[in-house]
Amino acid sequence: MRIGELAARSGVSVRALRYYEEQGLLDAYRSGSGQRHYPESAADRVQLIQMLYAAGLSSRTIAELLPCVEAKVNTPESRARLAAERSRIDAQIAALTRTRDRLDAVIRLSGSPDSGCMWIADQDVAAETSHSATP
Amino acid sequence: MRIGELAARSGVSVRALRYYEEQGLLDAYRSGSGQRHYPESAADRVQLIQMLYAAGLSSRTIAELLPCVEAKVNTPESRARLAAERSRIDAQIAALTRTRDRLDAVIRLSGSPDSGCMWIADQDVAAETSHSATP
DNA sequence: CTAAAACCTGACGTTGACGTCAGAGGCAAG
DNA sequence: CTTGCCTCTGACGTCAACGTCAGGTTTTAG
Repeated sequence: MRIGELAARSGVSVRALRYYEEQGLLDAYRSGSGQRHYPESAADRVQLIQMLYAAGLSSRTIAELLPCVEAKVNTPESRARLAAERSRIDAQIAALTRTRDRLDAVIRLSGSPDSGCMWIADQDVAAETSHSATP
Repeated sequence: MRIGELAARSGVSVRALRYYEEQGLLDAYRSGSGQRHYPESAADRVQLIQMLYAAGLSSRTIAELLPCVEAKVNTPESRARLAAERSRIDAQIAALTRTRDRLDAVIRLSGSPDSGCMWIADQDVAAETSHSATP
C-alpha cells in the first residue's frame, strides 16, 4: 500500500510517517518513481511506534529498541535496555496513579457540603483511598 | 523564603518557578525591592504542579484547575473539569499498562532460547499476562 | 564598606514531533 | 491527452516548558 492509505489505516498523518522513516523507525520499498510502498504489517508497526511515543519514549530510544524486530539482536545490552524502559514506564504508571488518587480525593471533597474544594495533603489521600490499587 | 531556597527545596529551577508565576500557577509576595517571597506551603504547591505536568496537563489546564485551591470555586464546571482530567489520566494509565505488558512479553520471549526476540501480537500478550492487573 | 552571591527583567535560544507550504513529478479515468 | 488526486523533496513554522545570557539592583558575609 502507499503512504496515504497507511496513514488512513493507522490514523497518523502522512507527514508523521515520513518523519518516522527519517528517524529510522519505519522503512519502505520504493517504486521506480520513488514512491513509498508498505506491506500490510506496517500498520501494526506504526501502532507500536505510537504506543511507545505515548509512553514517553523519544524517537532515538525507539530506534534503539526497534531493531529487536527486524534483526535477531538479543544481546544483554538490548535486554537491559528493554528492562530499563519497562521500569521507567512502571514508575510512570505509579506516579500517574498517585496523581489520579489525589484528584479523586479532591473530587470527593468537592462533593461534600462546605469543603470549598481544598487540596489534600498526602496522608489524607492515603486515608481516603483504600479502593484503587497502588501496588 | 526566597526563590532560590524554594527551588532547592522543591527540586525545580529558579527559571521554572518564575515561569509558573508567569503562567498564573504560583504567586509570590514581593518585598519592597521587588524580590519574591514564598510561604512554606509553596513547596507543596510546586510539587502538585509538577505532578500535574508529569500527568501530561498543560499549564493552561493546570491554571484552570488550580483556582480550586485559593478561591472556593466549586461549580459544576470545575467539577466536570476535574472529572474530565481524571478520566484522561485513567486512560493514560491503561494505555501505559498495555505498553508495559507488551514490553514484558517481549522481554520474556527474549529470555527463551531461539525466539530471536519477536514482537508479540495482542492476543499473545493477553494470553501471557495473567499477573499484572489491568482493571 | 566592599566583594561575592542571589535576585530582578527582558529577550533570545533549544528541543522534539510534527504542520504547512512551494514547486515538481506520477498515475488511473474519461 | 488532460484533468484531478496522490506523492515527492526541501525547507521553514509551531508550540510548550523551560535554558541561557545580558545588564543592572539587592542582600549577605567578612
